[in-house]
Amino acid sequence: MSRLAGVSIKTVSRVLNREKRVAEATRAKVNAAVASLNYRPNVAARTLAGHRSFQIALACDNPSPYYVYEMQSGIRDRCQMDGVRMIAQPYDHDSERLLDDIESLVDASGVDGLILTPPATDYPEVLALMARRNVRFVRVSPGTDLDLTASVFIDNVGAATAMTRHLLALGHRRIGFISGHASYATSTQRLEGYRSALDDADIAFDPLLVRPGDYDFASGADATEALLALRDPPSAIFAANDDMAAGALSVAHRRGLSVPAQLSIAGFGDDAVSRFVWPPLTTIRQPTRTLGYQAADLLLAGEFKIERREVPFELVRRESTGPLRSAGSAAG
Amino acid sequence: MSRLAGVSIKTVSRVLNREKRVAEATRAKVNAAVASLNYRPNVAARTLAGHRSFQIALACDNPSPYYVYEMQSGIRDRCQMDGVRMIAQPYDHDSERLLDDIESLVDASGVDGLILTPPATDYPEVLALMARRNVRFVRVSPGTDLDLTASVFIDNVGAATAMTRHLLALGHRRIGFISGHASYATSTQRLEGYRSALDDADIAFDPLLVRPGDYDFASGADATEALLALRDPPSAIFAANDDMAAGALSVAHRRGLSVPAQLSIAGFGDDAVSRFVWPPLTTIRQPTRTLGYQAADLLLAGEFKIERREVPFELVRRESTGPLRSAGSAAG
DNA sequence: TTGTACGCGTTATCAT
DNA sequence: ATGATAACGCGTACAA
Repeated sequence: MSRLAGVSIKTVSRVLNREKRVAEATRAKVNAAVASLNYRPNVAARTLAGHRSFQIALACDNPSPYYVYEMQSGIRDRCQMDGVRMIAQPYDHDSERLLDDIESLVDASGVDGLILTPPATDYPEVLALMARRNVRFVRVSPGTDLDLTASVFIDNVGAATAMTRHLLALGHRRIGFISGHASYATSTQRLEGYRSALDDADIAFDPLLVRPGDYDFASGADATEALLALRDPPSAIFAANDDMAAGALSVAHRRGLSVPAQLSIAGFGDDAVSRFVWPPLTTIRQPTRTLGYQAADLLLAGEFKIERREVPFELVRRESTGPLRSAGSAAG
Repeated sequence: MSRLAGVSIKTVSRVLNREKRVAEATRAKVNAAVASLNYRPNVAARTLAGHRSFQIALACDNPSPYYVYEMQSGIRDRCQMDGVRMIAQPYDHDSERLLDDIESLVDASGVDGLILTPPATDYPEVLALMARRNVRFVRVSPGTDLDLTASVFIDNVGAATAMTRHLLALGHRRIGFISGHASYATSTQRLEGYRSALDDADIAFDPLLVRPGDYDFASGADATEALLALRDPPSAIFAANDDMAAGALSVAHRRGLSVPAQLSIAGFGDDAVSRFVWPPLTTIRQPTRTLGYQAADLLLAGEFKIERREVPFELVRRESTGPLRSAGSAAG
């Protein structure tokens, strides 16, 4: 017991929990004792006795490592401020275990809060769970039941509309769209933005120009092959995320298409992938790290209320980047 | 208490902990009760009473999101088998907080084990901490004090030697090397392999051909600019990781150099980045996910002993991939 | 094979 | 402002 060091008994608890009613003198003594003994309160005991675990969980399943990395980084940044730990709880989007994992996170681990990313954010069973539980939940980019939990998001529809308008402004009339997996609301929203921009421009929607993907590189490549194989192929391709855009790009290269001279490619993501492929892609920059930070902040900051926080996106233009012509001439 | 459901008292504990001496009948009854009540033992209570927390931590700081993602995935796969959770504990490699974080992970959170990745694996203070603690530690790719803790690794020296030999066999005589940050033992080891192969081929080591990087895209690009600016530039560049190789590639593109016709680029990583840049790069495939899995396995499987596990690497050749010529001719 | 009593280290409640 | 005491929910040791 740190009582030996200090002079008071478990007033230590008050000090450590930064409670109001403590004399400045006692507080100092306790703090000194804590420092000298390198004392660290046991988390398990605090969890058992109190009602907080000093842990939050991130239930995340996304094919893009960058997304996961940035999301975790943002959450970490916020957690560090409160001395809270993050449990990383990956899940397979088709796994039966998800619900069980979440429940045991709440029941057994007693986490103070849970952050969910798509597609689980919109699973009916998960929504039902959240509805009957009295736990802090924050959903990132949810698609349905927006008032059920707190959430952070960007305007996916607006972002996709902006990008599509941008491509239209460049003169493109046939724009291919590679969607994400249908279970991701973000994918649906981005497709909606795409359609909306076409509508505004009075361009007929051609279902052939929309190909399903899986938010990963390979599916982006496959979808692009399909789009380029069309009788009347698109002059631009807008992928619902950067990994798929990178896949699209690889196909362009493989086929010897100059980008963007012969084929424009646009992406959507946190601008890591889009920046380091060649040529760097025009993309919608989604500040994933900020999404994570804000999600954690909703969980940790004071009173918890069901609040919706929108984070701004940015359209990053990179058309000016030279086409591969220079590379070609050098090679030829 | 689930006593109401079952008939016995806290023999439940025995059942849940899969102890030997329990009658098959009682076990069945208890299990039924557990299932019907959806009972989940409280982790905090178990941690407090017992001596396990059912949590392990991954202290990881790596500039490559793919590395982190794959590492976590491997650990997750193994943890899932034992119902153990993973705490993701990122750190800044220059942070004073690291030691404090690790200690509180052990003292306060009472994790059952800790997995460390470079560069923290070789920090003297961290090593000292591990030496005086009686906790399960596993280091991934450590560089020093190999007998201090259990570890998993690939033969970095051998891998770099193999790649360098490969480049030599292709006819290259001036091979640039982009190292990682000096605090990463893996970087030093890979450089050593590079030098070793040169020695074997009786090629004088030219310090100008070695440029420091930071294991990230930007530093790879910078180092490449420097290498190409040399009076006698290299015909091939071997980067100590794939992110830097991608950076090198971007410079080649920007300068209109055909890859690999005019400049060969080789990488080192888990083959995600190297596969989706253009052209896909020859690389040393390090099975990062396997490293994570094995690290977790060392922690969780039975008796813990200080064991060293080596995982095989693979040299993935991709020179046959066409140069950019086709793209160029199409563009021109 | 199963049940009982105690303790893990902290917070919460109530006195003081 | 501070101290005593009872939980918190489970393992462990020992008894039955």
